[in-house]
Amino acid sequence: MNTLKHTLNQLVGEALSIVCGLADCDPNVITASKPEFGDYQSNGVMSIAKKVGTNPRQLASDVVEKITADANPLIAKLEVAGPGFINIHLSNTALMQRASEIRSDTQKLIPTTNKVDKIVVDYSSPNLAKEMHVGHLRGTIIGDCLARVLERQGHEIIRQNHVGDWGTQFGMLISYMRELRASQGDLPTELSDLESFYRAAKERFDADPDFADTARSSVVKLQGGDADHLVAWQQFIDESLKHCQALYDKLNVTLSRKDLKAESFYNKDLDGVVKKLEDASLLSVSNGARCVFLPEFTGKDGEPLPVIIQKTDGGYLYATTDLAAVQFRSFDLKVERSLYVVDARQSLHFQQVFAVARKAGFASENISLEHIAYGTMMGRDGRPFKTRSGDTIKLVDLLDEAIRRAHELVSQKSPGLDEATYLEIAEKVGIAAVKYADLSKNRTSDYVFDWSSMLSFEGNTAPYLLYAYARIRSILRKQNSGLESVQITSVSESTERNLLLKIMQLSEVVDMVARDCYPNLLCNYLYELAGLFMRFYESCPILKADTQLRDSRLALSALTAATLKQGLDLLGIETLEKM
RNA sequence: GCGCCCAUAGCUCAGCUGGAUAGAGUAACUGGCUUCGAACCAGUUGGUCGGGAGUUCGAAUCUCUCUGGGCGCACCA
Repeated sequence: MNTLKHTLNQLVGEALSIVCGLADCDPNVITASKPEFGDYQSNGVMSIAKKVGTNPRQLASDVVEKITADANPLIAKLEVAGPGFINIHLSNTALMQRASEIRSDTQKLIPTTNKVDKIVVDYSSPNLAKEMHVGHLRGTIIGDCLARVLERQGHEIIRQNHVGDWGTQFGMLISYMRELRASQGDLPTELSDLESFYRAAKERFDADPDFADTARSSVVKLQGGDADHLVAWQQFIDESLKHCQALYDKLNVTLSRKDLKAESFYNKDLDGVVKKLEDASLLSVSNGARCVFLPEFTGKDGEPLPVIIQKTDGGYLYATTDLAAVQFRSFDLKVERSLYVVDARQSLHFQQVFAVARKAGFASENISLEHIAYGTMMGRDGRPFKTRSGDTIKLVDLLDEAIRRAHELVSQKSPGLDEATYLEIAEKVGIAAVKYADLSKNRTSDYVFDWSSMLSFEGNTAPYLLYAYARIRSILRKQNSGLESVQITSVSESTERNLLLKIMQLSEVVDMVARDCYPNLLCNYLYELAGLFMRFYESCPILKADTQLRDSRLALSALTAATLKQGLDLLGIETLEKM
């Protein structure tokens, strides 16, 4: 089943083409900007009229006449308005017809795609040297949402967690670990707090030149494959991954160990990357480093800007690894799209990597490489969190605080439940609030981290959506016999009709999110959906209505619940029966 | 210096490929629980869409320019 928007675009587009004589006219049908304009509006007539040199209102009314003559059952009424808009009013019967199809199988709320793509979604990708902080939240949940959305559409999704496990810091960490292990046995207990472990190692590194030397030689030994160092490294990585996994589980993020493709995974390919660049005559030596210079990139003072492939000391850099990753995704995984959900500050890096990859043949021609950039989460001072000075907030602390506040609230709002229930509700509500606070913002803008907005439970927040869902479930529990076969037979109240139309539009929003990768569109949609339900709930008695009307409203409520649940699931937010 | 991103109500933010009178939340004030869950609903107040110019039937949206922020620009990732 096509979306309403898609169907209308086809319908109006064909009529428009016939009437004006131009092939493939875009009628530009969008949801109506105001209720008095109907359900949808076509904005495309004016520009087409301009193109063919006719009066836009005349053209619009010709189109209306043409469509009316064909008597499409979906359309109740068409009107020409303003300078040449066509306002589209849908037929109630058709809406209810569609609704009953979906009622029989709510999976139809989001139709599966007829062109299945294989898609890599690269997200989260923390540096394993340190513990995840609040700045890691965005990429992790935006990426997870996109993966869920695309997967739900039927695409074949390959999640890739490109964790940093191979940088210079690991020499320092391993050295420190070996030092502690010598004095206190196998796994140092300090490792349980990665953050302070890192800080202690760093202090040691800065304070003691001998230690710094040991650390530097550790890197060389590690990368040279020294068995003892590899063991220590592996232990450290395992420990760090446990921290990450605990957070993913807590956040209800779908990443697991099998999605790991660490930096170190590409080690074996790096020599080949250099070789390939050499063969393509793209490599040149500058100040001792091997670089690729592309004319379209210049740096300070108009100097050509290099992509450094190999350092003077022979070490590789992240551009090298990223090229290997492009190659792996393009030729081994053979994907159509590769999404990089990474901080916007790395835009230039990705532009360069993508350009080099195209030029040198690391990317096949048909792969779409997309940097899904997101804005930086700033500290109170309006500047990005400084990871080096460590004045960040741990992600786990944010989540715990959210859960604590949710617990306080739920025990106050819903007295009489047992402690285990409170804990379950608090966990889900708290985590949902944090995720939604971030997902509901346009991903491209920077924003200042703020406890109160992150942990708000009122207004446009996850608890509002969860509350709407819980309300519906509460009603359905009171009247739960044989609802499956009950259909929506009334949309005569405007709140009923608005709600039903909104439900039909989930798939349109999902299409947009899949195409443009903006999860906040889905948040906006769900908030509006929940709002429409709240209004319907206030103005239309459900359980007290006469039998037929009651059943229709129960069916509408049940369909709303299904829509909310599926939408929230795409955001990675779990629903609750009670809260 | 060059490049990318941003500037919308007191605060936090939406605004879909340019569409009709720019919307929410929050804060403030008012009203609504003996009636399906008040984490809710209804209402009031709140705007020169940073300034200016241009493109056109139409601009918060596109172009230019100025101002003010953020970020990036050689061996960290």
